[in-house]
Amino acid sequence: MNRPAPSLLKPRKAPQQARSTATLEAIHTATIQVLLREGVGRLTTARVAERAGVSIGTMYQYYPHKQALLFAMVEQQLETVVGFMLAAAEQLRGKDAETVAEGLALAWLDAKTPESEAFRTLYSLVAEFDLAPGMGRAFEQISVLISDLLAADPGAHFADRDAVAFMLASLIGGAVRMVLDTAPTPENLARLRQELPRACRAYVAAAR
Amino acid sequence: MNRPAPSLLKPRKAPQQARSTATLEAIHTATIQVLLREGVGRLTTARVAERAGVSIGTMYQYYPHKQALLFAMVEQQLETVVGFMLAAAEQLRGKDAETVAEGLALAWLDAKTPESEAFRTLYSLVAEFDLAPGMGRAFEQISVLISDLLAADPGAHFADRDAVAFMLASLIGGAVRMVLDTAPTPENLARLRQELPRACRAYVAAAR
DNA sequence: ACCTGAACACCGTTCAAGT
DNA sequence: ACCTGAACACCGTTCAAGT
Repeated sequence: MNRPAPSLLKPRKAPQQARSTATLEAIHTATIQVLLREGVGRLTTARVAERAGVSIGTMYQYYPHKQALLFAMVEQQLETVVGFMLAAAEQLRGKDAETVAEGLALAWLDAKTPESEAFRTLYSLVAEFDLAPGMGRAFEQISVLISDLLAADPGAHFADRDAVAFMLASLIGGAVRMVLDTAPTPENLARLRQELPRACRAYVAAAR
Repeated sequence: MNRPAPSLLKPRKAPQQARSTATLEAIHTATIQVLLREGVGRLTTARVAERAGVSIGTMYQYYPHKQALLFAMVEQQLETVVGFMLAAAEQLRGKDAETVAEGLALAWLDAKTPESEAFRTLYSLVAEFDLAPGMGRAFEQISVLISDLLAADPGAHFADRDAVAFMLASLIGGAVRMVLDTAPTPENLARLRQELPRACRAYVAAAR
């Protein structure tokens, strides 16, 4: 079969010896390099294996298929972004809800804007199938985080705090992704950076 | 070469006879059907050709490669969405800026929510490469449209109306896409429908 | 426990031949 | 002007054999 069931997207096994940890690392690095230097269309198992200095068979010891490799790398990146947001949240805890909204927007921009072109391409490569659950999970984590932060403002009372947190996450994540995906001009990037925090602040002020 | 230059994404020729118009139509329909019934992984030129009742070679008369076919279908869909927004705008012209913002959010939701699963998959399939220009163009059209509508409210004065229009388009387009892409629960869909118009209204009110 | 690479099935694309 | 389909190059994946 050429395309396996989308459900089996997990790595095949974890490395047990130092040797194989290095192998796995080499495969990941090679994937990014091939993607960056040769482009999506030339991102083949053979080329990745060659650049990583391993045989094709070795790749298949760790991942059941190519998509699983790409998927694992995207999930890793999603975790990095969530971690970044958690750290940013620490700085915002206890501030008033409007400032939280504004600060989250800026933190997200900082996390995403410099994100390498390679990862944006990787997202779209796995978007084909099972990205939804992983993205949904990261999204949920961030929504909960926002809801907590909103609750930490003693002066704020929301009719439906979770709905506001969810919407805030959608607005921030969605707008940033939309703008970055359309190959923005510097002018539009500046507009995003100026207007998104304002919009978040206004929404929260109106919702409380 | 297996993957051609991304720049040559145009149809090869326009149909000149009724026969070939029908052929093209059959190819398009077959593409959607295969995608829906068999899944992305089984969307092959051979299968599309078979379902369309033509030979593989015929497909290559109209499109230089498979991606060009998918790309053309996505562009067609983008045009449909832009047309829908233009129609919705007619209903909103002359109303106050807050109502315009709210109405646009609802119109976009109406345009996108029922959009077939097939097209969302198609987007991700071509996202690999040249989607950015086409999306950028559709996005630009909608931004201009919004800017016009905001200008039509005699009571509103914005420091930077184009920036507000751009941000509004980003917020609406981004949030809707983000939520729909994460395989939303009905609860989250309801939250989007309730909160997005509010957020747009609040942003415009704060910006004027 | 980890690695190799020839072999296989399948896919995108071409082009000489047809109507 | 439009269509056909065998032929070709390439790609993902496997598995018997090695260290």
